[in-house]
Amino acid sequence: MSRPPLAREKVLDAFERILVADGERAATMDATARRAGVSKGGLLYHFASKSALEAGLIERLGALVDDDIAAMTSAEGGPIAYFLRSSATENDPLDRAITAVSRLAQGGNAAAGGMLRDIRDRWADAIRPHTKDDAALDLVMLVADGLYFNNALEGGSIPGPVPTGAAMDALIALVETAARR
Amino acid sequence: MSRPPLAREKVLDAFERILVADGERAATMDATARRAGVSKGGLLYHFASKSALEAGLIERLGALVDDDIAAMTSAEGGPIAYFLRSSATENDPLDRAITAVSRLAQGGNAAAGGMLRDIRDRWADAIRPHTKDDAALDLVMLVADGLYFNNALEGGSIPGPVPTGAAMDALIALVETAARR
DNA sequence: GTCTATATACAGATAGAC
DNA sequence: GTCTATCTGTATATAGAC
Repeated sequence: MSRPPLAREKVLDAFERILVADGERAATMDATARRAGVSKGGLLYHFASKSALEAGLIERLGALVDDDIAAMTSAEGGPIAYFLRSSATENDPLDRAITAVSRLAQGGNAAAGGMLRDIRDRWADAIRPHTKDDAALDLVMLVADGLYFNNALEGGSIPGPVPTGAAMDALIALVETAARR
Repeated sequence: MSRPPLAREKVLDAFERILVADGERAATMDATARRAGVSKGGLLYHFASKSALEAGLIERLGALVDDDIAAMTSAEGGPIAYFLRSSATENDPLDRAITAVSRLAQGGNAAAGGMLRDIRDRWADAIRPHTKDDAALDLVMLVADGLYFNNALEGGSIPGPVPTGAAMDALIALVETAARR
């Protein structure tokens, strides 16, 4: 547990990046091994099957979310602003992990779907005390989902319709006025 | 143009349903033919290649959106309420088409990504006149994206976190108060 | 722990009968 | 217009050398 082998992490990184950039279909064992700089046999030493590789990615996401919930709870501008801003962030480890696991969920991986639902529940639990009622909580969660979704759709290629800079500040102000307790 | 052959539509329906339910990877020519009740050869008469099949689905989505924009513009409770409610609808033809084309976009189909961006622009154009400023428009669009995203993630299986009934009414009231011109 | 070589299955696509 | 049969490439996985 304490320090996972380097090659293992390299393989997970490669698998994750391919899933995010090119989708489920492109994320083969072969492509993952090539991207990670190991042979197929080498990969299969660390992950004995495709589903073991997927399980490894899902498990790593769980650990990243633990850290994020902690950061959100003690964020400077409050959890709502932290949550919205981080939902619009791309290409940080957490964001990539969520997008990658979403791809697995869409491909029918039940554990991936379960993990995503669990994550959303934990975020909602952290936000709930700061909103005035259920509709306000829905509003915050859905705007965050919308921000994330637009990022994920672009895949990081095209500058998308997600507000940045002053537009993001204005959006956060609007949401907080409508939702904050 | 006037009346596309029945078998063609049956094939597109089958392809779409597999994409939505089981993802990009499961949506093979073989599986599509089987689901549509034709042979692989029969499918290939209507769509000479996989990319022709994908193009057919994308084109059909474009036609559905034309109708939706028209309905939204003349909707009873106003475009914002119509737009939010329809974003939370699952399993109507438009919703399924969007989800299916999203899967193609995630797999790297550029035309699919372009169509989705175009659709979002057209929706924004229809909503813009009814919102007070840019942040308000962002808010409406992102809540709609969030609603859609949650539907798409579930894949229609599990009763998701999308508000329904009175909770949906409350959400719409909250968004309209914050955003409406 | 990492490699090469190989077995098995299935993907997309072609040819040509009916 | 729809079918069967078949070619070719590639995906997952196994075996075993180093």
